[in-house]
Amino acid sequence: MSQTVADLRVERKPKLSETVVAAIRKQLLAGEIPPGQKLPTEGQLTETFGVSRTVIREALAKLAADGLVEARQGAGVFVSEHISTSFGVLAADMGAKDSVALNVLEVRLAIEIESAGLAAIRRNAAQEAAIQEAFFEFERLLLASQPTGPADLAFHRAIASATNNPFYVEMLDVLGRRAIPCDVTSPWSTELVQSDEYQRGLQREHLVILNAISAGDAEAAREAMRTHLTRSQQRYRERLQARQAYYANSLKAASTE
Amino acid sequence: MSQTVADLRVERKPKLSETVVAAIRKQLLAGEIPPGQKLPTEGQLTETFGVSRTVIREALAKLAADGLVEARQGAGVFVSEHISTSFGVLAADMGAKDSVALNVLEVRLAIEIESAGLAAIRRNAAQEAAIQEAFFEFERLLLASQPTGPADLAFHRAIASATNNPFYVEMLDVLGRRAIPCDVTSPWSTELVQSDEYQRGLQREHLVILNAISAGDAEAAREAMRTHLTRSQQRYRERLQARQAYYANSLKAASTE
DNA sequence: TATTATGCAGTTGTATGATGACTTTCGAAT
DNA sequence: ATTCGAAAGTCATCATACAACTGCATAATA
Repeated sequence: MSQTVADLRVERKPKLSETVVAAIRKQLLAGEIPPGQKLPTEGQLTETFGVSRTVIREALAKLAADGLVEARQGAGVFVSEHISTSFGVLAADMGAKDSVALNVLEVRLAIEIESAGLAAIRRNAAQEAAIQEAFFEFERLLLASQPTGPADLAFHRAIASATNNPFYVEMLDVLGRRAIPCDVTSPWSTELVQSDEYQRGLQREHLVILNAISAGDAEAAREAMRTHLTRSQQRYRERLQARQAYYANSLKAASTE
Repeated sequence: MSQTVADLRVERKPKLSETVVAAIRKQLLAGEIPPGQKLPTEGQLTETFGVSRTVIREALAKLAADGLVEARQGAGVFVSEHISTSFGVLAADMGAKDSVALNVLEVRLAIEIESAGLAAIRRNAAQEAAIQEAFFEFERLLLASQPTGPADLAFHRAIASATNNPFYVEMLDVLGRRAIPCDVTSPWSTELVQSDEYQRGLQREHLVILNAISAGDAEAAREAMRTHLTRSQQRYRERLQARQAYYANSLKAASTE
């Protein structure tokens, strides 16, 4: 019964290796050890962090799994060359779950880009109309100052449907269920970034996609969808950082009391 | 002078844990252990794989990092609830019908195109080497007049792996199993279209992809992969028609007897 | 009887020491 | 100067032990 309500909130005790991973990752991303350079040996890290080699090895294995470092037997552990562009940068200091969510989101990106291209080629009149309808519904909700999330989702879904390949829709549903649909439905951001200008931007991007599909230009449709989703990804990442900062602050506030 | 061409012979011995990861991942994606269920204990896995607990733990850590399993101290290691097993069942009940297979193949196309682009940006040295290795293995098998299917699959898999997004690999595994790997492994076509010239063509397309990825050119990599898979799709369609024609003939022959 | 407390067996987390395999370095022999 | 080989450094793996935690059965209690 050492469990208080506060304890229930989150949290199981973090494994030591996770702590070490966070510390090393932070240093790597700060560029304290340039790419291609060798990290301290496991023995040195053992002393530095005051934990066993077991923990150090587990931490290094995780970093290697993320592509941040590479271990060469007999030589040492080296900083990976591509970390500046690595996805690990985006997933920097967030928990494993957020990182997973970002990865899923990325797969969704692949699905949607291609479906936009196919929709441009294969859509029939009714399907094109459905996409337009979702577009205008978004517009209506926006003017009425109502939540636009559902319309946004419907827009993307209509496009997937217009590929005439039912699996695209299924994939979208399956992926969307776990990884925060697209733009404005995550619970902790509803009040923060729902600015009019923000949603206007979304709608402008939607329009470009819609036009490309209507024109039957697959290449343009893919490109438009790519920029749209890439930006969404960026927005999502920024929100994660904002949340992280929020928690950090509340933590600091709590500790200064 | 340290690096000669011969040195590029990349054949670094795979770590034991990697082997174990592959084996367990395969089982998980096949759905042999349903989500939420407990895996065998580390001790049991130690016996079944004949390696030390260190290796097993490292493998489990990697799987946990990929979000496939979750370890709870004192309880055990459990299969994650929200795995792509939904894809598993998705892909399970199809495969019967060819039209369905074609649709799945199309989804796979979307996945692979994007992963080629990401691989061009994010691959590290070891991953690039793995792709090259698969490429040369294809070459070797081709010259030896042996089946090139496995090498072809390995090539595509190495690319997915180089995205550093484990979900791409999972998707490929799940989709690839049911829906005709890539080009020449479907059972009813082995003798038909294995012409040398045919496979030379494949290899040429592979080379373009490989070069683009090595050059770090995402756009070119996507384009190369798109043409490769589109042509494969086309080849597959032709083979379907050929088979159809064959059956039609044998049917007619049977009826006239 | 119903409920709580206790203890035990099973499992994961961490620590430690030893050995094998591989890489790099440097000095000796040619 | 070049080649070869020994040795040190480092990661990979193994084996063992203990600590921390969980789930469950059993005992103690009201």
